[in-house]
Amino acid sequence: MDDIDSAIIRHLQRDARLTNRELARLVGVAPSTCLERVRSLRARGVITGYHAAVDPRALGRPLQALIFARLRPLSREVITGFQHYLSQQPEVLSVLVVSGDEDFVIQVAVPTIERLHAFLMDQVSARREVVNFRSSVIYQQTVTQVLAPVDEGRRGDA
Amino acid sequence: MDDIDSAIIRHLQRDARLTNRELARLVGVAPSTCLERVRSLRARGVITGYHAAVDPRALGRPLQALIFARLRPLSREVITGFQHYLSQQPEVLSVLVVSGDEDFVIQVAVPTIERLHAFLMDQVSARREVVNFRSSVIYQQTVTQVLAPVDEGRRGDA
DNA sequence: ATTGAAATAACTCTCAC
DNA sequence: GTGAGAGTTATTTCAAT
Repeated sequence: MDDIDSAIIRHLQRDARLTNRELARLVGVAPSTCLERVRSLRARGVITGYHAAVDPRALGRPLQALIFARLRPLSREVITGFQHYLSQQPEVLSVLVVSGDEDFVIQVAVPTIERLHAFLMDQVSARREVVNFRSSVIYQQTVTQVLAPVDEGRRGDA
Repeated sequence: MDDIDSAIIRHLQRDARLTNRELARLVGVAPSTCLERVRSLRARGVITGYHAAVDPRALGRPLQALIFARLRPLSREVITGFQHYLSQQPEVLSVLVVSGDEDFVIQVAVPTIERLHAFLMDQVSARREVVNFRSSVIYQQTVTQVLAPVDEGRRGDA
């Protein structure tokens, strides 16, 4: 992971359809070198895939929300089962298992507030392992497009 | 947005580097038709971009957390300012402005628990507009790779 | 709106340096 | 890490349906 690898990652996060030629030009190496670098990044698991991003609004899901849920008993089986169940629901964008006041944080995208309520009642509240939950409407969302390697400037490994 | 568009979106979300030929074969239309469809989806803003996904662990950020923050005064200026500030921090993956008990939900990726603590103290707690906050370590995360158009089966628009 | 084919253009990959 | 060449593949256009 040197500066060239970092630059490659940075560019491909912004535009995964860059050709090898173009990418090589952007990072300042020969196409053959660039190809080898990208291959290595894939092989090492630094780059995990290339994905088209779609606008939920264009897909009829203009409303997003977070759902915070507490589960009991909090066993591995219950967690795995609930995760698997959620991943099958079309409304669900992401599922986080977290420490703290809640056990699950679920991000959903739905067409209407009625559909959100229906999801909460029929898909969440109906589950026996969910002892309680709350939800928050998402007003705004900004996602960092480009994730950089840790800069060693800010030390935290004292 | 017919079945062909849906299929195109589905495949490109899984692999944005599919060639037009391959994509056409997968969805069962001629390459020329497929090209036209993809162009239209881009032009209409259904597909917003193509991005390489990178593993935060490979970039030296194995630890992720959510930070829940309450801000005061909750004015447009304060919200915008805090959003902008956060988007400049390399630790930040996404920023959500939400309703409910908290105003901001921030997802971060850091190298160590020490760095998380440092971020909370130096970057969050230090801000005057943050009246209080809490954090949750993320144990597991599953993100839905493919977002489908709303299926009209589950009605919510009564 | 979709198709099929043909022409053009561009890329990927390998190898020797 | 580089550069060039050979081979391959894709993109694009156009006439027809």
